[in-house]
Amino acid sequence: MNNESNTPKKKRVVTIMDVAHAAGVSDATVSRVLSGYEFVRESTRNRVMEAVERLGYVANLQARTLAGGRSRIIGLLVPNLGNSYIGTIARGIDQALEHANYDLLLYTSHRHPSKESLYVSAITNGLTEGLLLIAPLVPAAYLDALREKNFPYVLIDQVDDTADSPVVESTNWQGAYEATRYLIQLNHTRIAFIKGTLAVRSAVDRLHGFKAAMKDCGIPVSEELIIDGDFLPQPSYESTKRLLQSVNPLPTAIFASNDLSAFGAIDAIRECGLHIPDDISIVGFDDIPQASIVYPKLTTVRQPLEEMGQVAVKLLLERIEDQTLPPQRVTLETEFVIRDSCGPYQMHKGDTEK
Amino acid sequence: MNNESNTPKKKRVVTIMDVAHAAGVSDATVSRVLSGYEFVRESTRNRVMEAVERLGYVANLQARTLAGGRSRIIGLLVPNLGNSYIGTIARGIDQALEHANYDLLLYTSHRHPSKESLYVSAITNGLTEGLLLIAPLVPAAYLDALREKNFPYVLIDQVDDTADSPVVESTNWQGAYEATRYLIQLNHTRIAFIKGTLAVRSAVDRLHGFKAAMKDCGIPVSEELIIDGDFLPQPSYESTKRLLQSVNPLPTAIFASNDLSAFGAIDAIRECGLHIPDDISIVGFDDIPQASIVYPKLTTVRQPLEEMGQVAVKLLLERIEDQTLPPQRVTLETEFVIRDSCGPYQMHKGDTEK
DNA sequence: CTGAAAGCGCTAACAA
DNA sequence: TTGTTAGCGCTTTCAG
Repeated sequence: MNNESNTPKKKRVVTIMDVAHAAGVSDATVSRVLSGYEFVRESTRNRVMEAVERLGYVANLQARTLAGGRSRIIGLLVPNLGNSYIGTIARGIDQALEHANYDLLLYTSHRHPSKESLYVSAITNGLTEGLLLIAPLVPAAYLDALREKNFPYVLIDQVDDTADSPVVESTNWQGAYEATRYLIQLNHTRIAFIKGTLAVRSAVDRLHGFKAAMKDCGIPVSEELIIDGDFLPQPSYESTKRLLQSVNPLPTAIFASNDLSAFGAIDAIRECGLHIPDDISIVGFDDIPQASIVYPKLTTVRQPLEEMGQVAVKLLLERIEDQTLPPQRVTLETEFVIRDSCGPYQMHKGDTEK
Repeated sequence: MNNESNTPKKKRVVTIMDVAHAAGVSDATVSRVLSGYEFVRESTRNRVMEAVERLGYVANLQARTLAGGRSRIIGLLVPNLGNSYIGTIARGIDQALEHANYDLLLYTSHRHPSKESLYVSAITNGLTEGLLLIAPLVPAAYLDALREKNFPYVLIDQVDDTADSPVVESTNWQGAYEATRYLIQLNHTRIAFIKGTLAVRSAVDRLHGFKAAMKDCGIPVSEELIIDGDFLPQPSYESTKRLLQSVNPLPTAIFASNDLSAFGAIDAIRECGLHIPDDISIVGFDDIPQASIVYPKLTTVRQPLEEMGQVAVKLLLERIEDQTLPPQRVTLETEFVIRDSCGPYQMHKGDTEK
């Protein structure tokens, strides 16, 4: 109407009152029927349901929530969008939520980089019944605020070192250990390691698993072969390139802290004119969908990403039901997936002289 | 308290009343300050803001929305999660939304496969101010319901043939045309085409673009080389495999309707012992992040996915402000990205006899 | 400029 | 079993 204050036109919708009217009962009764209250006469219930159908009534969430009902929305806080690590977890979450008939409100943590606790307040006092947080770099302040408010939340693939938080993770240490042993079994001894973001516990665990395997096999780990990757392709590419150009003899295998890093490394390896797995073997971590699409297909430590999402939802829903539950920690098994990016180490023709 | 009815504990939060109290004004005044109403005495405004700060007040969205305010939430309906085509668009959306200070409520359309219009009602009468729909296979019923309610929405990478909908798309026809010409220029004449989901307009446009290029160059397109792919790796893999095993002579190039299909085809090609691009060239469509990670890096038609998301948000926000806007259609340019998956056609040693 | 009052649509005691 | 009565927290007239 008036293009000065552009308020969206108020849309009239069927309310619970309309239904009550049509069914000849009070609004409270309609509410009872809708919320599955058991002491309603069968005939009344039928009349109400019939009216609901006929009018195409759909509940108004905000009114319901405001009045003390439940929003059936849970929040998902992710560091960013568009990578399939998060996408895969999200898919698991989505499935479980669909099952439980919840909707998903998505938050990206790169927002509101300042005033974090305010941001959390906005989330928690909002329409969200609980919060799922995926992985890397959730500021501790978030968690404190959450805990303080006694707001239901669950961390995915990230443990909280400062306090007990409900967590869903996988066997990072063991996964890294096993993968390293595999490489060693293939006769590799000069194994490089691309670190993840060490502020994240999983990154540390993977590094430790790697070192432990080396140690158990009596192989010294040379620090010059441990390089940065930050869980990202680009930094991994750069570190790897630098490594391959500077160190001698070259590593014969590389263990990347996640698949994304492995992809970066693969690029660098190729640019140096080396072949995978003939000249150099590589293993990743995560088994994101791309891992089986790249060439050669990546040997990697599989995290059950989708399942982690599902379990997290289960945990969260339990906590919403009973907010006094002690923080649980669920650790799922990783699985070593052998594909085509690793081969046995053997002297090459050129090796003796290089 | 009582573990019979597990209602989440009611959380007391600071309300607008608390702030009003602390500032010694009425709740209405606080509301005015918060909503940026201009006729408030400077000193009053300051007192209110100070109280807001001090109490850590955060508005309650549902109350605000219910009372006629705006939720600052927009819905995003996607066919599914976890593939980077959608992820990349979503990233663009997220960026634009952050800018505009909106949050995102995510819906996956595989839900509620029945009672679609009810589902739409739930979305539209809910807390969502507008709706963004990504790509393939949005049932027409959705769109009708949306239009009927005069609810702001924008389609991304999907046009609505039955009626005018606001749309953000890219130059599918031209992109396919150009890519095909490129292949032809490389001396390919036996070019296979992997179709997308033909229920989607972009799939049809790409097919037409391909055919047009062939025609313009006087090359007959043989229908046996046009196979199904459904925009997915698996079906594309199967079709391609079948094709390579049955047809003679083999195609020397394949144009896949999207990158995902190309990946499936690549697998099939490799399993048949053929090399890319030596034996067979391949080009994709979309340029999702994986396209530059696979080996060989995929030559493809780039859709500005992220930008499409951003533009869609812009359009939607405009429509929310002014619901009388006629449906616009924004068509962004595709860009042909030459990488490593195509080579010139030339007689191979074996060619004469096979 | 600011307060009072009336809801937004729904749920939750409390009676009846 | 069902209706009545209060709000939930906020926005928005309508009077001052």
